[in-house]
Amino acid sequence: MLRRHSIADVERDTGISKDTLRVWERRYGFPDPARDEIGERWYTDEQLARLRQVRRLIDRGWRPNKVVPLDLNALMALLDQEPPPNSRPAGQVKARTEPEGEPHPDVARWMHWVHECDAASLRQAMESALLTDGLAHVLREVLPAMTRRVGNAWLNGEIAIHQEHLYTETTQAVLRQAIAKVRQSRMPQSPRVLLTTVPDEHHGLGLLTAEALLALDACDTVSLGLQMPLPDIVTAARDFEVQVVGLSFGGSQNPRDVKRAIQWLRERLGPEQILWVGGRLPRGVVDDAASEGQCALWVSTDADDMLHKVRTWRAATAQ
Amino acid sequence: MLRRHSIADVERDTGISKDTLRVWERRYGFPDPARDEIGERWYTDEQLARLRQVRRLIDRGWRPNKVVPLDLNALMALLDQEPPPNSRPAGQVKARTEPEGEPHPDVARWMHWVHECDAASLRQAMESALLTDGLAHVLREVLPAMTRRVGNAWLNGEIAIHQEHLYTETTQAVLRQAIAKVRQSRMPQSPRVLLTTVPDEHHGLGLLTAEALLALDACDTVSLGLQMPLPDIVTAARDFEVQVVGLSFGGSQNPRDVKRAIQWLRERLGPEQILWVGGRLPRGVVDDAASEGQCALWVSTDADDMLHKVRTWRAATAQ
DNA sequence: GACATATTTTGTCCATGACAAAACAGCAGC
DNA sequence: GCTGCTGTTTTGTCATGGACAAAATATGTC
Repeated sequence: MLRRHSIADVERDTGISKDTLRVWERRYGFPDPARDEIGERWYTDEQLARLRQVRRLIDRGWRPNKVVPLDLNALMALLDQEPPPNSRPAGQVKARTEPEGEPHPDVARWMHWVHECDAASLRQAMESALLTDGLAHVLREVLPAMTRRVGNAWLNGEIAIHQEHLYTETTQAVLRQAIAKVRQSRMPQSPRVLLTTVPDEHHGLGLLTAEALLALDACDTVSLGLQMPLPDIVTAARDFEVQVVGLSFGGSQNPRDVKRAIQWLRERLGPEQILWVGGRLPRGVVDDAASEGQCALWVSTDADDMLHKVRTWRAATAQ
Repeated sequence: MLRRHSIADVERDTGISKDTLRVWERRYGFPDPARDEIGERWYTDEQLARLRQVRRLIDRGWRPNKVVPLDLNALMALLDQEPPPNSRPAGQVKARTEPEGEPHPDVARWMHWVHECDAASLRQAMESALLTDGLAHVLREVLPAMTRRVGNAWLNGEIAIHQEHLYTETTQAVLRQAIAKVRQSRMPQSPRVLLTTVPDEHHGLGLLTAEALLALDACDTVSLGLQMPLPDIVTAARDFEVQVVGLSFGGSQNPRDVKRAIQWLRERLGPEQILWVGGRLPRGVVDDAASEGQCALWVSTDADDMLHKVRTWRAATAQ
């Protein structure tokens, strides 16, 4: 391989902004890229790899201070060692090291095909699970665990990006097929739900899971896919005449931005509308948001809670 | 509305980088944002709207020089007036003002439901077209025209972003369902194709269209979805043991990057593999690429050519 | 232990200068 | 006409070094 990477390349590959890269160089002496004749930075493969590990550790709660100056071996050692150094969580992103603990036999079976890069077998395994255990069971028990498992496997370097994409793509195909089959006429007292995500969100499986669950429960859903600009969400909620706006978060978001987006939307959605957020939310983005004259806010991080919310809504509107 | 926007907001909303925004201010005197007490820029809603129009015109081939200093009325006038000022195309992105010319009655029908924000009717219209005319006909004649129409409608401000997303999402659902139905066992002499896109590509319908066409023709496809980093495409081509790597381009890419990506991949894919590019390619990215010892390059911008390529491959390998 | 306050860390922003790649304009020739 | 070659202008990105607010940590008090 052995290539040189411009600062724009590094920004794209690591998600660390150019400004931050330059300021780290100034403060910590790393990265320390070579310069060409006009003084532009050229990073080596090794520096890029090191920056990727640094990024992972920072995402887990380490401070740049502590990890940027470390060499690759030290970084790997820290990645293996479970505990993040954070003494007090202080409202930080939910700890990334999930419990795991072999939750479902299907997860292991599916992971096998992901490792093998066998798309057809993976799809067949998913479809047979759907037939054996039913869509609801797969959506509640298997899929969330599997998605977490795949995410962690990618963070640990156990699988490559293309294997993660394989999982996402296959799941999407299977879920969409299931949704089409299960779609039924709307129950008389069911909310009409608009489903989408904020910009910068790349994770689409949560949205699809929600759509499938709502379809199972005979709700009317309109999915607009990923990455809807906030003002357009408000407009869309009006144009599609929905009672509920559902947002899915994949966990790769800046907590500050998430909080701000939710706040922004609550201020502009109609008071008779409901904002429903789900997925992997950072802690503390929702509890303190009890402001005046805003639309209601629902938070559901699992399937059972979702369905419960729908039932409550039905009971309330039936009166 | 009446809000103030930071430079980061403007970058996100317009796609114009912070550096560029600052340099435009220096060179053309616009945008001319207010400053707070520490000297940071705060853009008005009006400036943001103006920048959005500027961005559209630049995407159509105007130079910043000519359009950045214009006021909102002048910009709107230019947007209506069809001709881009480009005397000689000079290898620029394929002219955005497509012929149009009422290509298919379905397009008009579907556009009606897009305008109406009626997801269910749009889906039904698509499904009935599939049953009436067959998947192949829809893929060849209707979908490309419709996608162009929707893209232009968005550029012209005729529809909002959420309506464009509605079309994309509905088409995706319908196509995925069709693919699942039509998938059959691979023909003895058929290429195994890996389908994906380069990073920064947001347009996924081209990929799905290709997958459907290949499935119709009894090829074995592995789709990895959007945005695969280039090195991983090479690894994936090896791990999935494919003969062909198919890339779809949506036309929103920088021609230079497209050219570079294709070149980069050709240099690293095996000589026995084939790189197949399709979609809305900028001119001049492929014809001059006849280098030595690289993998073969196929270019197909329409469905008929795609199928022709598959047949040729079959004939060649049958020998 | 919980809470308020001081201190450090950290990312983003600013101004200005520079330069290469891209786009354009002008001009020769078939 | 249109092509291909040249020089000039335009344009986006990168560099430097300083500054500041928000977030995170440390410290002190009850």
